[in-house]
Amino acid sequence: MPDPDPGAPTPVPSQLSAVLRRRKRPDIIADKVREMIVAHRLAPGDRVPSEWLSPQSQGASRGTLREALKILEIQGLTTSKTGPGGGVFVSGVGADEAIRLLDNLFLFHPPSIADIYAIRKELEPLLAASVAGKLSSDAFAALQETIRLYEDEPKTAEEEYGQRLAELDFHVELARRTDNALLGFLCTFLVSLLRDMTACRAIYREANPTLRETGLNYQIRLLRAIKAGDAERARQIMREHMATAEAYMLERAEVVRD
Amino acid sequence: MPDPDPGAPTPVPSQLSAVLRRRKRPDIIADKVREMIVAHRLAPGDRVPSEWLSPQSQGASRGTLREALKILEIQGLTTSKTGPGGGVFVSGVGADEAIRLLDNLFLFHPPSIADIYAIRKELEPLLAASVAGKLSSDAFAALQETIRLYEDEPKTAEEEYGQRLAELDFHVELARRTDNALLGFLCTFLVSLLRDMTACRAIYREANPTLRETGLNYQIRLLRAIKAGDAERARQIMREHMATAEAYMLERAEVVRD
DNA sequence: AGATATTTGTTCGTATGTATT
DNA sequence: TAATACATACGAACAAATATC
Repeated sequence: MPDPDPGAPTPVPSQLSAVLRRRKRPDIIADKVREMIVAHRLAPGDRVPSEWLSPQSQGASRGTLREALKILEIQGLTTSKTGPGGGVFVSGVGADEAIRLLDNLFLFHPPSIADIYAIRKELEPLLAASVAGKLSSDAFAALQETIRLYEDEPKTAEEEYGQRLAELDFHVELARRTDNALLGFLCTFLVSLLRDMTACRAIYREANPTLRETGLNYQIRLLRAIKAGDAERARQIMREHMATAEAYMLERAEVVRD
Repeated sequence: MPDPDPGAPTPVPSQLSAVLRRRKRPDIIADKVREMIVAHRLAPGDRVPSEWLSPQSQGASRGTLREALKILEIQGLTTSKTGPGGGVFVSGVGADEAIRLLDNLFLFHPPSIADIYAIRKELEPLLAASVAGKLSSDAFAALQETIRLYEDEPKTAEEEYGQRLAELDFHVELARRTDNALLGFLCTFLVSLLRDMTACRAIYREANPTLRETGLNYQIRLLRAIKAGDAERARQIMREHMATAEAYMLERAEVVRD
């Protein structure tokens, strides 16, 4: 199937006028390659046949193909390795990379704390319920480890801030364990929004012993419920946790704004 | 500007995860330009100074700069225009573009119908409540128009399929109108997952007059509640709508699998 | 309307870097 | 260490698009 016309230098495809309207050549090629990848059932780790990205088979120059490759790479679908046996490989897309792609979305109109918590109040309880009774022992170990990072009273503002991030990590850790990967991704995304929000960073720097205490309390109770496999109780605890956290964040946001 | 925020003790405390991939030159340049854009408070529509992408200022060739530009463009942060007065411009990232970036995320491990509906059951009612009493008259016109597309009995399988997509569009239209842009984005994303799922496509092709009838019924009642500004009723109607839709999809998925 | 200037888009040839054997 | 296979980077030239005169 490669090389239908070796003599011609750059045989411009006849479909050129049809599709080239707004979308540019590299985009089209990238889509074509992506379709080939799914059509051939290539899995992460598999090598992408170099013919698919060769000037002969696509009728485009190396530079253009390189841009097409760049698109796939940025979208996280492929990685390239140098050296012999190197080339282009399919790579599974991790949640973290995907979230980075969304960074630009709310760059100019960031969601409010209220917006984020309105959604977290719905999804985090669902998350808690979804993992109830389903966590392995090393999952518990990881969660306990995260909690340990903030079970001591913080001494400095830096420690305060670090502990708040660790509290968020608790939720990320939970999200990592759910069977519902989609739910896990969304919850992680919401946490990363909070983490990056400047308004939150200001709030997180403030000392608040009571909030830390109650938060710790919630999470310990939550772990107990999860271990017991009591989905409804886990859901309810998380619901309360979110409600108090939201109330606090909104109240502080009011104050910090001034 | 490698020194953006002198007041902050921890500029970027915990990167979400260690990125394993070696950062290449275009990636670095792209990041630098992105930082410049936010540091200079450039808004969508503003022109990106050409110096920022000139070989002289970055010490890279035009090809490399072009790749960096490609990255920003793929991420949806910029668009380019040719001609005099043209150049690179900051562009707000639309929800649709952002969703396309996520296409690859669940390419190899697509979420199940159950996973998606578990989340939709939480978020769509929230969406319905959030727009109650807040829709303009032309928002209603658009929603009515969408409903009109499936108020007649479908004649062919194609029509059947088209109507199902229109039903999904109803939710997208709703998502477009909420004040909570984050919620709108997530709901749109979930719909697009359903739309692209092959399992769903198979189900959508089946004729099911009763489901269409009840769905239509729900959406008319929903519009009434929204117009009346009754958030709780809107939430409840959507809750029921999602529950029945989920039940149907899960049941059909069982059958279609065989 | 048409020529022109400006800016992005595409291509080729070549050189360099890097990891494997 | 050397040979290799592959990605990455550079620069010059050309093509296409588009606003202005």
